[in-house]
Amino acid sequence: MVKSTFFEGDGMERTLIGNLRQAIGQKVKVQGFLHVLRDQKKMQFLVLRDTTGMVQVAHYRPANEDLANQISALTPESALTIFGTVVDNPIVKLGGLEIQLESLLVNNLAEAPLPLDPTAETLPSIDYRMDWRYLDLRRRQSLTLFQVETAVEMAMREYWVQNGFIEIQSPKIMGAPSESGAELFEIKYFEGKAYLAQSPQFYKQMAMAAGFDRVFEIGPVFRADPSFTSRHMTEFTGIDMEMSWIDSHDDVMSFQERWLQYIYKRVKETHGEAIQEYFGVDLVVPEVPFPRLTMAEAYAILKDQNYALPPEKKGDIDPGGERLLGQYVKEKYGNDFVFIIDWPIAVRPFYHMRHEDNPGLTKSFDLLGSGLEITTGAQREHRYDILLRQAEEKGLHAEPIQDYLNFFRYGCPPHGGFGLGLARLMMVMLNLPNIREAVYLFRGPNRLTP
RNA sequence: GGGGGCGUGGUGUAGCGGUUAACAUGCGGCCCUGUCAAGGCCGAGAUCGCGGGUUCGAACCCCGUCGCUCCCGCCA
Repeated sequence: MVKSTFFEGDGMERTLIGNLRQAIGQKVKVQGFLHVLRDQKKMQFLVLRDTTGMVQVAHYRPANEDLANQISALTPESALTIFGTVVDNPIVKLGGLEIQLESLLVNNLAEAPLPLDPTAETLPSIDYRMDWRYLDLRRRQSLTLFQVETAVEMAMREYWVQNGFIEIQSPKIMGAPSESGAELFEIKYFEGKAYLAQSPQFYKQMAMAAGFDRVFEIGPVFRADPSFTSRHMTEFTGIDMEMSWIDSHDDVMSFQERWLQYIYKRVKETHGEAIQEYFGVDLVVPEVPFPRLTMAEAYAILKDQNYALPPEKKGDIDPGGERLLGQYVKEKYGNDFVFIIDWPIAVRPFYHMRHEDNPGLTKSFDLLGSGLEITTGAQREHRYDILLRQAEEKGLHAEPIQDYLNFFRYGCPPHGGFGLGLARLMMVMLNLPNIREAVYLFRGPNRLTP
């Protein structure tokens, strides 16, 4: 980094705006974006913004005409370094303090006008915001979202590590599809071809065969579904975990609900106020256990509410039905979350274990958050013969998945796990209408830039 | 893949058969002894996505097309 050696005050340590209260009376160096400029005849006010807050910087024009002219030439959202003295001033609405400006360094003058104004009250359309995402992300709400997401991931890891989990990183380039049905992105791979992983499913199960007991992974997954909705992406961050020595899928669910409760608890502690301020959401730590509804019960409720399920969808629930169930559970149990359990084999993959006493049903579950599907989980079938038979029943040939099937030939504990969409969890947590807002950069059928 | 909706100054909207196409915000200029989502005045900026049609006349009606968006399917 090139430094101006003759610039007054350079070499000082940066003070974050959030810490200025402790620096009253001191000379400080503050760096950030120019939020607004009020350039008056005698007085000039700059509001500077960094990730910790905003502060007013004042300059009395006649005190330094050169500096005054420099200020007048500034444009909103320019990147600035300012030097000045922090003074307590109860009249200032922004934090009751201000900085008396002494000198100013323009690190990067923003062009005017801005294509997207991060300080504006009205929001451009979602697509336009994606075009200018780096300016859109300067909005305080966006910053908060990613601070919350960081806390979410940290809390996840804390809970996993406390419970003996090992983190894995499975490959995203695969020679064969990991699950049938879902659409795969095919890529050129030297002379042949390969696929982008649409799930770490097989690899996290391999860790069970490897004796890892409990594993988790946070990583990208790819789906070549041309879905045009507010909750689908072609690339997203998958949260996956798998645990051994379970008795049934109920062990997985009871782990997940306590894990989620811990996440909410930690996030509320650290970001509850910011979430209230910038999202208008009073974060509620969910009670455990979450309500559980069997598919049969869910159907009965929907029927009772006069919800018309599409006739051809025997054994599944459509998004409208999920939203209604979410409302129902919220009203009846006061919980935003609900497990829908015991799904018919017709709508579940071959590796889901089936109930001994009812082979038409799987030991599986979905988790709905505010009526949005955020998780699918199950106990897996770990017995080779049965797994092979179930694959064949689903019309799958053993050959392409033989590597996977082999995991279960040399000693493999009973196990289960789940996958959760990180961005969907953020939608539920912060009450967001669109998944595009919940991710750093959105990837969809029509969006590959920036 | 199927269906619905929407494309009007930079942005967000109003107008929905005859308007100098309106408003907000932003931008530029001037004014204002401390402002604080500042305020006041002035100004620039839109052939109303594109193509065709109906009509004396189209931003407005019709057809096509492109783009975006939402819903369904599929899922996380």
